[in-house]
Amino acid sequence: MEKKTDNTVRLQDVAKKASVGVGTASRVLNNHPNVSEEKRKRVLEVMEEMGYRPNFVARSLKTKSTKTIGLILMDITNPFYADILRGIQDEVTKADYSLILTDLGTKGNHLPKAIETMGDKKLDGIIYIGNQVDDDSAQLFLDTRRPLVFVSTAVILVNKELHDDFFSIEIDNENGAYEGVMHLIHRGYKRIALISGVKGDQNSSVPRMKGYKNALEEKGLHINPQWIHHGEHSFKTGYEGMKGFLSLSKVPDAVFAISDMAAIGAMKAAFELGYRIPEDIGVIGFDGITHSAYTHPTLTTISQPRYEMGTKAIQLMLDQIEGRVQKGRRVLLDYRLVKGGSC
Amino acid sequence: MEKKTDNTVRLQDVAKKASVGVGTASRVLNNHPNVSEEKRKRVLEVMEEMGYRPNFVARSLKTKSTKTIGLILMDITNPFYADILRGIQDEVTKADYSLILTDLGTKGNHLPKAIETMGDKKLDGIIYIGNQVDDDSAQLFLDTRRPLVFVSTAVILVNKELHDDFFSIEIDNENGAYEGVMHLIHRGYKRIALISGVKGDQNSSVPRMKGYKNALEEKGLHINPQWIHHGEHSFKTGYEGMKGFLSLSKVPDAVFAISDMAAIGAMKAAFELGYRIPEDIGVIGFDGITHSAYTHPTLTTISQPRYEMGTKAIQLMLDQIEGRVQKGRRVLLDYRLVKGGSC
DNA sequence: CTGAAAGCGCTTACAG
DNA sequence: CTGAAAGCGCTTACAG
Repeated sequence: MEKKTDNTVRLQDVAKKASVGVGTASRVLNNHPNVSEEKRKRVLEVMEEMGYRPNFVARSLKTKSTKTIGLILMDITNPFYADILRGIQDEVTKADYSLILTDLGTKGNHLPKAIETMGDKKLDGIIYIGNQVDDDSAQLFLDTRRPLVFVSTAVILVNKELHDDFFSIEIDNENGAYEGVMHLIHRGYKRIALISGVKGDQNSSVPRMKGYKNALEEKGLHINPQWIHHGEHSFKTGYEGMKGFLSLSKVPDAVFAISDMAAIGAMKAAFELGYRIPEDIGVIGFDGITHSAYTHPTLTTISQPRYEMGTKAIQLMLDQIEGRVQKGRRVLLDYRLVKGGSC
Repeated sequence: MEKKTDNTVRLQDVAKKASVGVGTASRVLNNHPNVSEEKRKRVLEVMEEMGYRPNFVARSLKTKSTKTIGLILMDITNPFYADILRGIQDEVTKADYSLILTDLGTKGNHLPKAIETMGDKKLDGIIYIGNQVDDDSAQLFLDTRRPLVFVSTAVILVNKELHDDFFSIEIDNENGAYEGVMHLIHRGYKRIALISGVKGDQNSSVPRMKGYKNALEEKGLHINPQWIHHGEHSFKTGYEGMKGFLSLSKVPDAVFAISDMAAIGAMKAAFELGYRIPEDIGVIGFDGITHSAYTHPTLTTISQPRYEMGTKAIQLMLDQIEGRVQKGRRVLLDYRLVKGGSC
């Protein structure tokens, strides 16, 4: 109790050297008001002199706050997520928190383990960006008994009671898709194919396909099941989807891809087969990643406010941690049609 | 001491209910051998029944191991880093550790703060991927007194004494660049420009430029200062660099970009100005990000083993944490020329 | 094999 | 304003 284990200097050591109680030393460390100027100064000096650094683990055990937020996401390799992460990072840094990241990978396994670990490590909150969350996962999230924020994620619950507990940040995916396809139609395209994500994913595939169909139906255009390709938000999916479309007897004249990654893969496939974009086939993407401005031609896309989604996520998280909000809230941010040269 | 603060169940609660000492409960939790089968079974049952979850913070305070590794990197938005992160993540998950991520952003500020925080939070080790590390940063890293691994990072120290303490993972940047440029030369290009990174960065710019110059000199080709553009590893840098080259009175016939991001930006610029690739101008990149396979034409590039750099980084980290290695080690991984259609 | 006790490094009422 | 003490939830010698 009096001898240091290694050369780590503890608050206790500082207190002794400054001839004050450890409580007083703690008070100056935490900027508590009731400390005499004289002792405060003395303690500060000794801290500086001894190179004292507070032990966060010890503090966390007592205060039950780790100043650390967990982030679980699908695939950091997709710039869409990376951009959101940038927003999260900047805001987290500003608030003096740390970030524990778990990248599930495209397969998305390990989710239960990831949630539990974040609970066990007493993170102050968890942000999730990924596949739709079902009742089982939702329950695991709730079991951690920590503030939660879902970004760009559909929370699909059979048990509606749970709804009130969730905070989420999204855009209006259905209308975004609708607007994108409408744009194609206004440009004169009539045979419009769809490159979607995982089939049935309420997150992006379902609402965006709905927007796609709404637009086509409204304009009386044909919805051809052969012109719908499912996959991931990846180059590969787009590439394969487009190759498939262009090998059909009845070829589409435009493609709406629900991710820019897929749109870029689709463009590649079209070029390889000698098609011109936008003359022979139009392409429109979704997300608005930086990359979309560096294809040739530039990709037209429905841009999501990725960075802002990240900053808002942390703000919503801090609102909860600091007790400024009670029940769940769903924040809807604006998307935006960015016109490029691809359609 | 006997009453629970909230509804969290502690080891103490488990012990009482199972009528054993808390020490015994701890022993079964940690799979220590010397526990009677009977008590072990009883404790396990009670844990299950009460939904006990160990508190990592408390455990960490005692064991001085947080089972958490810190990762500091430059720009998660660059797929090169994201790919390394994937390797790190998979290996970290396998070893049952967590990852605290700090994305510095392209500016790279906050480094001192990031290092200190990771030390204060008692992370078990720190991995750094970023700009070159100078004596000051190196000292901060050492002050944390934790295992360190530097990935794709030049550690430039005036104080050579420090060298032995560092573990790093790199490729041979100079030879990689040399090979890339040689490839251009063999393809018949003679007026070869360079799009580099931050000027003077020992990390990538300096060694890769050296390789570039070595190749040109060996073949007796002219090194034109006007054909060297500095910037970042970004689309924008490549785009601006190429625009600049193509506005010169003496235009290069090929460009070596020291990142794929820049190479892609360069291709975009060339296309916009009506140049054909590879006929009018050849392009070769560096890194081998997935993206390079989805440009049209496909980008020829010097591919780095990104995923493996990540897994190796964690292995080297665990070697240190678990005391299997003593002094620093520099691991050199293989790069590889991936031939596309861009030159 | 097992329980009681000390201790990891802090913070926070509590009594002065 | 201040110090001594208790306690955060674990682990780990220690003595039996």
